[in-house]
Amino acid sequence: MTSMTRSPSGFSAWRMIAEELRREIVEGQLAVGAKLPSESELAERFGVHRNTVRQAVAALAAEHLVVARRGSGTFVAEHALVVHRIGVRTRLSNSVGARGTSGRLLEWALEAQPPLTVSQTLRLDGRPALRMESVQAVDGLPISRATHWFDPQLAPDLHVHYAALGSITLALREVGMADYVRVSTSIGARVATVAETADLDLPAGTVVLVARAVDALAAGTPLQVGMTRFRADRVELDIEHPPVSAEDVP
Amino acid sequence: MTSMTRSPSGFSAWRMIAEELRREIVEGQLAVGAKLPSESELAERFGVHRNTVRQAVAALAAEHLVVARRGSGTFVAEHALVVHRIGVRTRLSNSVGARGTSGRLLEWALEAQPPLTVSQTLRLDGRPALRMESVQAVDGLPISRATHWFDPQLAPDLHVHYAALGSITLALREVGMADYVRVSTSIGARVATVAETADLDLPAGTVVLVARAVDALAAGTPLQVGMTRFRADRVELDIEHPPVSAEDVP
DNA sequence: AAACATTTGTGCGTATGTATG
DNA sequence: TCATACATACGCACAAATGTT
Repeated sequence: MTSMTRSPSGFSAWRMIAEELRREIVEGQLAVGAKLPSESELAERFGVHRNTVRQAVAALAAEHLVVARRGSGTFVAEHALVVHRIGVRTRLSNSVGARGTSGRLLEWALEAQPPLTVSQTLRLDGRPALRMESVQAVDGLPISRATHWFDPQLAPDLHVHYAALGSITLALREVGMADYVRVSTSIGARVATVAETADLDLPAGTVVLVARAVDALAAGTPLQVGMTRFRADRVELDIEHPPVSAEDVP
Repeated sequence: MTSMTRSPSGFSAWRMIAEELRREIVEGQLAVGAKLPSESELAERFGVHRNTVRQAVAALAAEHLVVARRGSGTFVAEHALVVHRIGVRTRLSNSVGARGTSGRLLEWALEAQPPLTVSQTLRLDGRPALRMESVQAVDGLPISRATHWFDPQLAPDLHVHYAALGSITLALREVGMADYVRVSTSIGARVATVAETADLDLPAGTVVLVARAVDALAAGTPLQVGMTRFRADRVELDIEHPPVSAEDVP
């Protein structure tokens, strides 16, 4: 590890050390229950003062990623890693096994001027879009923040059903469209905005995975455009590859 | 935008403002060629001093994301957004169209004790793994940093061919294995390590997309385990969904 | 051409926060 | 706890380039 001290990077040293330790934890190099090296060892390893290491560890302890026990050491705590499967017919609700997932509608609006890409994909031709803002939680932990756009002609009053049911899939079934598939997904990542850290109750500076997706009805009619931000320190996206179909050369 | 001043978050105000502006640029709200609001306007919007805004803009200018022209304004510069397609038979080399991609071997080793997951997936049974560390560039810009593990029995001297050819696909073809497919991909994100910022020549604190993938021969024999880190400010991962196959209910 | 407002660039001083010893 | 060094943020004045009137 090269020196982490004294860099005009806009990141304080304790922040960088916290991120490095977080990486080792979520990647499994430091397993759940494992003891972290002592503060003195970490201080030497990162080339900083012990106080600086203490601040980094305190930040991780504040988000319950590690637990410090006086006289004994600091240990990696239980931390649910949610794996979200992305495929043609997978939904958040069935992505994490049997655990409890719930969506909560934060806000909805009929947007007269949706983003151009939305308007084009949904073929709105100037008509307004139904926009819904929501937060998804797994086992009570806020996991993702989604923005959905629909054509209100296709799915009228969808926000009412979503607010009641807490699931896009169920809400769509309610209005008679159970059969839709994912047609495109693209994934990026960035640091969370201040608004997102508030909505998801995140520690400042958390990284989010941004998934942009388009779903369509079986007939091919575009149904929804969605942008979901997953907190990257707890969620991993798992790509569903089609089964190996023997032939067809690249 | 809420106040960005005075937060003990480990992130300086100019950093947060820079990230916010970067987000608006890469998400297209600020198009290429568009003029940013003046420093005074931004200062008022973020509730900080103009000098603080200047530091944020200077950071973006240092990575050539914006160009400032005295007396005229600051403008969004050309910035290649690389879209990397992830599918069953897609490789980095054919993911960005006709532009020039090249891989450079940084290091290789016969690793006696590879990570447990690698050893299991490749069915090494205690035998060493061939590990290769590489950097991929598109049009001269370092884009990703990959670590590959192979079974040396399946692909002997692969590192020699990779060093010469600059492509895993070509190197594998050289040793007679042209036909392999992606069997699993999972995607996460985090801030880059110091080592990665060095290898990819990144500004400090850059976010990376981490893709873990397993490839197998058509017969089903696991061929390689790979972990690729893409700089998230320039790369977007595009998931290749199988064509809509009419029936099969979820 | 000339005057003016706008915008970025430069310089310096001061107060506060962060990291070290 | 205290002292020291540096990065950060703010405040202010003015220079230089640009575009408009």
